[in-house]
Amino acid sequence: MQNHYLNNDRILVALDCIIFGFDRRGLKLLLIKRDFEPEKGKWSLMGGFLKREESLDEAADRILHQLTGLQNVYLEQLYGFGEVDRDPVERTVSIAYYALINIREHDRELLEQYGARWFSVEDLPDLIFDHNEMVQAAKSRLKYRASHEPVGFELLPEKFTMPELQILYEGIYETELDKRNFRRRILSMDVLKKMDEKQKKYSKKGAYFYKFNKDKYQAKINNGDSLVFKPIKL
Amino acid sequence: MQNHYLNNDRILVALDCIIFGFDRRGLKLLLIKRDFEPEKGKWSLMGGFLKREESLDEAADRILHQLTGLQNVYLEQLYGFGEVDRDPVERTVSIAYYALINIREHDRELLEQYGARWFSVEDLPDLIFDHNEMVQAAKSRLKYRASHEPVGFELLPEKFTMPELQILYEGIYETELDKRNFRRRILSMDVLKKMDEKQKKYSKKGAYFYKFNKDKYQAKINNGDSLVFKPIKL
DNA sequence: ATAAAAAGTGTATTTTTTACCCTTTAAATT
DNA sequence: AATTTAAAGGGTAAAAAATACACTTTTTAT
Repeated sequence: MQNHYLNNDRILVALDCIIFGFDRRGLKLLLIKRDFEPEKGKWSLMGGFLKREESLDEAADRILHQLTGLQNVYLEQLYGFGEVDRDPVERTVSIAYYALINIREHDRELLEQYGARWFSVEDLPDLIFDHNEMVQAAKSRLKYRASHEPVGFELLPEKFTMPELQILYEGIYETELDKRNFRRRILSMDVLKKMDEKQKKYSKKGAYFYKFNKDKYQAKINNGDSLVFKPIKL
Repeated sequence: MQNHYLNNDRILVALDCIIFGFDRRGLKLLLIKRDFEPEKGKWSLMGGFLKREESLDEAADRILHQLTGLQNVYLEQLYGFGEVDRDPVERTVSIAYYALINIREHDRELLEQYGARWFSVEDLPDLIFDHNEMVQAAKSRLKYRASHEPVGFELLPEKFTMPELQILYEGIYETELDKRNFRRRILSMDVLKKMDEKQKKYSKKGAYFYKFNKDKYQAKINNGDSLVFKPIKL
């Protein structure tokens, strides 16, 4: 009992990233085709191993950057997965992170290099190891987070329309929402700025663009207001 | 790039337990006086290292058992703490767990052996490393969990009174609650069974005992009911 | 007999949530 | 030029949930 650190096991610490994106059809997940054994050829989350000289957050950042070319995006630790046999090669503990990215901004070339593809969250392939479980956990964390904080905007371009925002929330909550109630509720929080410009690409009438006013949101939070982004049942 | 596992760092994985208890004066935390360097003599969470042949959950169980003698108690993974310098001796990732235990049932001898003491959560000493941060995270997780699931009863003996339950929720939410609204809300969930017996120890009139009916609760959940244990503002 | 200390109880008001459909706009088609 | 079409946009009433609030009951101790 001299040195309490000495006789303990050193273990591989992995990081796996659940990467969410959104296009106006729904919520998406970025997966890669694993190109080494075991489970070569199967779909998998983007992952890597923790290095001795980096923190968990830094490692997750690095791994996300490797695949998407993106940095400084929303990234939150999800859960530590630690079943003894979760990786058949060697005892590995994996800390899962999930990321919210603007789907239009990632590096398409990198994606091809890694054999990556976007999948609709409603129609995912079977994944390696415990990655299915990780995705489930990420989906439910995202629901929780989105109902308390304005993380939805991380998935959208700077300018977005109400119909787009609604489709996003419907994707996150896996439920349909009433248009009028949704608009009222979102607008009543008074953190969106309506632009003069309209998006004419997707409808004849065109939908007004909005921007999220982060400063105003922060001011309200600092003021003690508790803004809730809960969905509204249809 | 032959073996993707080979050239990675193996790292110490620690587990730290935030152990909550409750007596009718408020919410408590179990801390131990660290008896080895570094930081010998300072207060600390109960911790230990992950062994190669056990899962994270199993390790947390083991460590909790070491200190309290308890097994099969409520134990939930909280967060992975992974700053490079969090432990000055060696790079260590710590997965924090929090436990909810019935304060009357733990092994007092073990506690003495470890130099452990119960502290009121409102009046905690400064802890080693990042343990203060862990405690903060546990407090806020407990708030969340208690407002969605009946975890409060894990902290109480089988039979408890309304005033006790209210004090417990007030401790968890760090707010005062209105007696009438609290009772109405809790009873309206229809998962408590009122006993004929009264607790006469703490008041002249005596308060009726209640039991949590876990089966009835499960039946409701399976039925799709969403019972919420949210507090009521005063 | 009386005082003291905590348990127990009901109602009215306000706020929040929900349900529900017709009009507007402008591009595309005839 | 008139008509069709497809999506955007807007308001109200009813129901449900949350809140504020104060006196009575019970029993032990004096």
